[in-house]
Amino acid sequence: MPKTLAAKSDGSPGVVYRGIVDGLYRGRYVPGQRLVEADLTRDFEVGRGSVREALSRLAAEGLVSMNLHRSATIRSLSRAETRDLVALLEVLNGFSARLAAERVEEGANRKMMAEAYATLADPEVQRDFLRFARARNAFYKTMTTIGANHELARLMPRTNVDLIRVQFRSYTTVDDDLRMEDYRAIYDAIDEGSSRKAETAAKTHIRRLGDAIDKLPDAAFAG
Amino acid sequence: MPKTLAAKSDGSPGVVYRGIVDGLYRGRYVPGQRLVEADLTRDFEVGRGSVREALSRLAAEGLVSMNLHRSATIRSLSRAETRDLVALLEVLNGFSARLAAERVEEGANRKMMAEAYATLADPEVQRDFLRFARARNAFYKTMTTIGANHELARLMPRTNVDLIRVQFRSYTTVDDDLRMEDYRAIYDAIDEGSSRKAETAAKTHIRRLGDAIDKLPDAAFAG
DNA sequence: AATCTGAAATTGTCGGACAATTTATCGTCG
DNA sequence: CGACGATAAATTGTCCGACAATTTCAGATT
Repeated sequence: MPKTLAAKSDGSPGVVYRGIVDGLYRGRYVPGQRLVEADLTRDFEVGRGSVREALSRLAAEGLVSMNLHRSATIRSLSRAETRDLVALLEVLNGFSARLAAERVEEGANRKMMAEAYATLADPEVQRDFLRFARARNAFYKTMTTIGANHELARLMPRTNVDLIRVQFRSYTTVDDDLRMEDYRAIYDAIDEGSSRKAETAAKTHIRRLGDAIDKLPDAAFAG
Repeated sequence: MPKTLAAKSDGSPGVVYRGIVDGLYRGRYVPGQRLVEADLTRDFEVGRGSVREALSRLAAEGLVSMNLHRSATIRSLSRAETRDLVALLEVLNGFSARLAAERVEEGANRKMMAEAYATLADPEVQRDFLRFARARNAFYKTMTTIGANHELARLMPRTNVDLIRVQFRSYTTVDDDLRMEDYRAIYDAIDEGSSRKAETAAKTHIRRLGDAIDKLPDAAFAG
C-alpha cells in the first residue's frame, strides 16, 4: 500500500523525516538515542531505502549524526557545540530580523508578523511546551519568510534550534517574562521598520540565551 | 567489485558525490544540466541507491535541485537567487573572518593562514581557473577552520559558492588586481588580529562581488 | 502548425540478498 | 570475581530486480 500511495506530500522519506522531527518534540526520541533502521522501517511502514534517505537528510541538517557502520543517533550537543551554534544563530537571526524590518511594508507582511507574534504572546500557548515551540518556530519562520532571502530560508538551521530546545527542555534557561520581553522587542522593531533595532534586538535575545546556557550544569550536555 | 570494495573513504555515495562536484569544476557538468540516475549509475559503476543518496546529499547542500518525478539538475541561479546568496555570504564570511582574526594567535593558525594566502597570491596559480578555484576554497576553508566554530564550518555553503564561480566563470566579474587587493586586505586584517577590520574587509569583498554580478547581462542567469 | 494520444523514459519505492563491521554474549583464565 | 578474547548476533553499506506513478517524447490527427 505504501508502494502505490506514495504518501501525501513529500513521499515516504518525507513521512519518516517529519515523523522523527515530530517525535523529537513529543519526547519519543531523545538526544543520544540510537535510531535503528529496521525499527524505523517497522514503525513507519516504509522501505529501508526511504528510511535511509530520511536519515541522511536529517544528518545533512545536523539533527542526527551518522558514523560508518554505526547506528544513526539523535545528535546531542556538547557544551562547545552549543556555544558555536548559539554564536552562529546570533548572526543569522540578526540578519533575518534586519531583512524582515526592511520589508515589513510590503504585501501582507505586517499582518503576518502580527499574527505570528500574537500567537506567541498568548498566555494559553505559553503554558504548553509543544504549542509554544511551534509558535516560536512559526514566529521565526514568518520573520524569515518576510525577509524574502530564499538562501537564508534554505539554510536556517531550524532543526538545530530544535535540538537546543529539546536538549535543554527540562532546564529553565531564561526567565519566561524576560524571554517574552525579548520577543516583543524584536517584533516591535520589525513592525516599526527599524532594521537596525531589529537586528540588535534579535542578537541580544540570542546572546541572552547563550549566557543562560553557559550557566547550565555539565549534566545537560553530551561528551 | 564495488560491492565488496566499498571505496576508499566515504563509500559509494561519496564517490558519486565527489565525482559530480569535481565534474562541475572541470566543466563536465554545467548548470541546468540534467543528471539522469541511470547514466550516473553507469558512469560511476555503483548501484542506483548510491546514486540516489549522493544526489539527495547534493540537493541538501543546494548544488542540485530535485523535483518529484523529474530528473535532478545542476542548479542554475537566477538573478534574485544570486543576490540572496551573495547577501547571505556577506554575513557568513564576515562572521568567519572575524572569528579567524580573534584566534590567529593560537597554535599554528598564523602559519596556516599565511600559507593559504601565499598560494592564492601566486601568479602562477592565478592563471589556472581550476588551481585558483581550489586555492580560493582552501583560503576560505582555512579561515573557517581557524575560526573554530564547527557549526559555521558545517553550514558554510561552499558548494553554492562553487555554483557562483562556475556559473559566471566565462564572465569577468571583478578585475583581477582589485580582487587580489581584497584578499590581501582580509588576510592582513586577520594576521594582525583585528577582528573588526577583518569582518569589514570580508564584507566589502563580497559586496564588491555582488555589485559586479548585478552588472552581468541576463544571459548569465537562469529563469 | 497546433493539439492530442500513446509509447518510451525516468523517477519513487519496495523487497531480498549478502559482505563488512560493530555490538553483544559467553566461556576461559589469571 | 573480573578482565580478556573468541564467537555469535545485530546492524549497516551496497547492489539487484521489480513495478507503479509520472513525465517526456514522438508520431498521428485535425
